[in-house]
Amino acid sequence: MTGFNEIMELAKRRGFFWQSFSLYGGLNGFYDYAPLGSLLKDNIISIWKRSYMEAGAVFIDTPVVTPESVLKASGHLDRFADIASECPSCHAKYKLESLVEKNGVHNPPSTVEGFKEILKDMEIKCTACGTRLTDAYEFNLMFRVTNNSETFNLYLRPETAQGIMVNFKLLSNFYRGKFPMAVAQVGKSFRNEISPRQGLIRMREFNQGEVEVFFDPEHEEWSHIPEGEKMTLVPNSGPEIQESILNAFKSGVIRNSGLAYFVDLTARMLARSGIDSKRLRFRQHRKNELAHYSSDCWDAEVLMDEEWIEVVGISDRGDYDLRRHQEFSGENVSVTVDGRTFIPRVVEPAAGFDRILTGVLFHAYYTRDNGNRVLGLPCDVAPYSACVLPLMKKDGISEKARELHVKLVGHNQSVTYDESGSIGRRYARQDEIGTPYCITVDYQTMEDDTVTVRERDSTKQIRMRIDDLLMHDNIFRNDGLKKFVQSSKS
RNA sequence: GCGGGUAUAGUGUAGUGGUUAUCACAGGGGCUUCCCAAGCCCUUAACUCGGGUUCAAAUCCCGGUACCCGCACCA
Repeated sequence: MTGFNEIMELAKRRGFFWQSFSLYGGLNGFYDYAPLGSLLKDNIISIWKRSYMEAGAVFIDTPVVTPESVLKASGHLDRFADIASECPSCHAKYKLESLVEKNGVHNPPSTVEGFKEILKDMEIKCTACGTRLTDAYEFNLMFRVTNNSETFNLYLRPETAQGIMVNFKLLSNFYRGKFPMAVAQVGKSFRNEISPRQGLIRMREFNQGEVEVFFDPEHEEWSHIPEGEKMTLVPNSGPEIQESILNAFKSGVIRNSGLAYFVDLTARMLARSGIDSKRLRFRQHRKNELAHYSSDCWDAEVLMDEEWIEVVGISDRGDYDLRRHQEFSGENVSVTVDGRTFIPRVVEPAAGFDRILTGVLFHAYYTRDNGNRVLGLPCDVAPYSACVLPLMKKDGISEKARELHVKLVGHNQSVTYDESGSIGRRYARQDEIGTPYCITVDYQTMEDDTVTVRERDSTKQIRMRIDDLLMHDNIFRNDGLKKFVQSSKS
């Protein structure tokens, strides 16, 4: 089993990602995407976009900096702030809400004052050392932006979703009032995690892709749910099952067709990105772990280093956000369709790209019998589709190879070039960064304009005409060439 | 945040008070008409940061920062 350290070491050594600001000692919870990681991330985002485009999604881009009023309405200002207490003797810190519930309080208060009352009336003790807790304070998980304005407070957004919610009316016009309407956004979000860990898994600044799907509440059904492959589902009411999405919906395991459709679409998106479906499951939230805006939620979880990590959350947000924005802004956000006036309901698939990328690396990584490391990335996501290699540097072979490299890049391919070291060493280098094809220019090329094309996973080679490689812009980006080389005799 | 541990080239490491700071891999240059990290020659590159003790600190002490393991947290 591939360990976390192995992936982190490879990521740093080969230039996928590394800790930010390490020159100055580093900053906890922040990572840089290095040259290869930034290509890989773009490719994963591109697959994500194309996948949800299937469901008719349109894409927008809204600010990271968000006024307090929006977050007040969305509930983040209140619910995102934990009320905590610190033990006066051993300095252990507690989230008071859960501690107080354990002590038999069924409706914990929502204010600092409320908790102070409880601490005064009840004897709540530090579970570590037994000292009585007395003080309560607020710990906000959002980053406050300091600015010169006295008139309103600004925060960095804790999710990209609100940028879509607050634009609902404008978007609905753009979408010509049709439902369901899917609007998506990719961007950075920020959460002031108490203890960020595990590399890209829990960062303070992270890459999100959220799709808000707005439904007419009287026609919440998604028009078509595909039969689908069997997948692992973990409902909150019973044991894990293997079921196709259509059957899971028909049998009521997944309650509404919008959720069902997007669970399936998300599974396909992850598979295209390189997540192994045997190490993917969908788990339904228990009632007590639902977010404040959510009434039902299925998480896509990916197995990494023997731990299930949430990479996408598909949440039923109902009309919570729009209703709250209507209430707090005073603007009417309802729409009228066929004479009916309503506030739409929302299903939201929310992806964490940094986590998906980490899972993709985990699942792609393997070692050959000779100990060489390989990233078996899908052709669609590999940072480079191909590498052009001159067999020798002399006799004009380098020049010929450079020329081919430029031509391939001109055909919109992500192709690199390497003439340093022995040919075997260069193949191994490309294997380790997941490049699916190596194109070698040799003496025969000088005579007949053919090259060898080596496929990463089989290490097989075929000879092809340069003209054929240049015929289609996407020749390296699908599995056709891969299967062709693998099935060859050489 | 708490408790414990750790911090030396790009990576993995040796180094218990005085070393030109060890070794391997990786990297760069060269030789070999060279197709799977071969070989040979040359070469770049490090003591986490700030204080202190000492004639002398990578080494001992204090603090910061970061990482790892547990606990807590993860809306």
